[in-house]
Amino acid sequence: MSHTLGIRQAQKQKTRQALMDSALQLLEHQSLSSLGLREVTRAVGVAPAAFYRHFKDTADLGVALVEQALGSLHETIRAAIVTTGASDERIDRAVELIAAHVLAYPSHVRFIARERHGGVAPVREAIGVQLRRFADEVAEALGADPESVGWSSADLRMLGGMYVDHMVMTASALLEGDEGPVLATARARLRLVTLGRRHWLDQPEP
Amino acid sequence: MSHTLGIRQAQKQKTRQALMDSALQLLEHQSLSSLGLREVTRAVGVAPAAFYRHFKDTADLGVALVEQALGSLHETIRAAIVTTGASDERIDRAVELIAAHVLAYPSHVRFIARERHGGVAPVREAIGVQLRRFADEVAEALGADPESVGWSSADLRMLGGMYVDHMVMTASALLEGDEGPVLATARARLRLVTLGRRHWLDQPEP
DNA sequence: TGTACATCAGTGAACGCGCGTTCACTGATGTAC
DNA sequence: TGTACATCAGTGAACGCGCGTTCACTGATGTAC
Repeated sequence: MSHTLGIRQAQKQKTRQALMDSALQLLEHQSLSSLGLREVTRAVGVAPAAFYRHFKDTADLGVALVEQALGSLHETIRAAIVTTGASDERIDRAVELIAAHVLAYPSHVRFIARERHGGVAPVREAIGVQLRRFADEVAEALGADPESVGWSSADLRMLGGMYVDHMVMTASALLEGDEGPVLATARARLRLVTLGRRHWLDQPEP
Repeated sequence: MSHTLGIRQAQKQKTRQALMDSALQLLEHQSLSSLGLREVTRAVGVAPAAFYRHFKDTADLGVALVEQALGSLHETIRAAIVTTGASDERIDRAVELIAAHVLAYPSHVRFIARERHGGVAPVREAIGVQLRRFADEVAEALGADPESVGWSSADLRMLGGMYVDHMVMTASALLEGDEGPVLATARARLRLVTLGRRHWLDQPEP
């Protein structure tokens, strides 16, 4: 059974999404902690008071943006996880996926990079929770790889976090720098990590 | 010949430093882009207009804070560079230096982590320029190491950037998480990078 | 050392402005019968 | 299908408040002689 939203609900969703879209655009040149509620409603073309029908305050809107932005990143991460092939090919493919993600959702990437350590606690915490989940997810996928025999779960978690952090850093670097050099560095870093991974168990840990 | 500041100059420096100190404190719970000039002068106990004797605006103050915060980090990086010993010992020592730095200058670390991707362009750029310089400096030191024979300067630069980024990430992670696990992960990550470095030239690059 | 003038860090009052929040409202949409 | 009432997303006016910036000022410090 398909569920059709009523006209009223549909319109409300539309306004809510417009508020989020406008906010994301305004956040290109400022931080969430300085984003004004009136600024957002003005950009959408609704009365300031309408904001309260959707969000408690701008921090609340920020948390909603985190869900949206990390939802799209989650898809990209899952796509990177399921790639197969030689390690060089997997590296190339992963970096391509990141580049495509930044091209498709630049404002999402900027928002996450900016607010990850930003001044709005609930938003910062929401980002932290989700990125830790992504790291766990990557760690779990790595654990299923034959190359990970003998790895402790703590070490897999460390490696997963490394990949996720690398992904976020590369994505945000792409927003500021030229694509060519940034991607070359990203590939080299991934190669370095891959080499380290391959030799991780060469000598037993103390 | 020693140079003594006049009373007037000394007092001016003192007020300037007080403005910077208060700003840094206020920035613990917000971003620079939402920091108010009146807020800062109120915390110091001077008239709002006095602010203009020292800074053009809060962005200008932010740039001054970058110099101060990255000055202290620069010292820690130089200390990490000159350590000697087996790689495990160097890793332990580097992580200890980071932990000590965060303990000594938590607000500097928070400021850099927050504004590195923050909403104030001149500040973001000042941080970027300096961190790139640090990466070059680390790359140069790595180049002088016998283990780096055969490395291209681009790859050394990549590795230097990796260490600097790792340092900043670890420092900011220490502000939020428990020291024990954060340091353990930081050490593991450094070990992984060190292993990758050791095997970087195992098979020639294409 | 003393005097007369210049400098300038910090003052305090004033300004216009946009902010977040509240409130009673309107009118389209939804629901019950 | 039609009617009567309920819901509720969005309105528009109002509020008090703190903001950044300006300005002529003051009085301690600095300088020239």
